[in-house]
Amino acid sequence: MKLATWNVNSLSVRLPQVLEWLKTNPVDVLVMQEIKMTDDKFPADIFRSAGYCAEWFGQKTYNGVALLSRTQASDVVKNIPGFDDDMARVITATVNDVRVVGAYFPNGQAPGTEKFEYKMEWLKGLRDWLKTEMPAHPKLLLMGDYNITFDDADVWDPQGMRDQIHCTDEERYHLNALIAMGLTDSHRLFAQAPKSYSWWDYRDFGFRRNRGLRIDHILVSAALKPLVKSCVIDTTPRKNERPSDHAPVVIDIA
DNA sequence: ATGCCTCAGCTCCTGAGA
Repeated sequence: MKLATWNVNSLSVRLPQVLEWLKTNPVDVLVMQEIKMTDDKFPADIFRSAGYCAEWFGQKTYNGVALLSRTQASDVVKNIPGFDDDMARVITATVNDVRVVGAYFPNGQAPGTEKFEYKMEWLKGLRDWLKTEMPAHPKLLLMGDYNITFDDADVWDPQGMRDQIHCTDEERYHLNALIAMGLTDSHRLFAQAPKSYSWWDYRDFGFRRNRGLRIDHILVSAALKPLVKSCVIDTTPRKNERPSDHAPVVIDIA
């Protein structure tokens, strides 16, 4: 079973690229973030024609998430139960007995801002919910745009970005707390090329110079960990005309 | 350099992203 996550940065703009990518990469599940459209605009019919069922949770201008699957998803949950949020950031569903959580973690802007505080509260809310969701669904993936790096290896300029957004100890505390709950970073289960990133700034030829961050992650539960066959960041779509700033991450599970 | 791109919208500038 192959699953992927991709922050598409506007599904309206990226729809042709998503369809093209799915043709070459016929994954069983694709979770998308930042679809940036209201529910009535979601192109469910087009995905249906491409062979995918869809669940979506949209929002105007910002945020918005969706989950595509070859087979019908069930038990769909939108956002984090128990955590009040007016932003559409999480969509969860069961596909082939696997619980898939697709999430767009808050950006946080900068330490010391209200948005950073919201990011911290959101991360706590996510964890509180997972405390019950994980035991209820032993086979679980938490995948999406985390907007947090694990360590220096995920950062093109660790010195320059020290204590900056995506790289602060506070954010990494919450990321490591997810690991402490029994989740595993599937990317690090395998030998990966050095300087493997999933996001590159549009400005200053970020991609061409490989000035990036690894902030899109696929974490797996203990029951899934031994079944993971590979985890790959696909930089191909970043080479398109008008690309998303993020690349898809793909996991293969036995 | 409170910028550099890109996207959406109360659209020809601004806020937000990361």
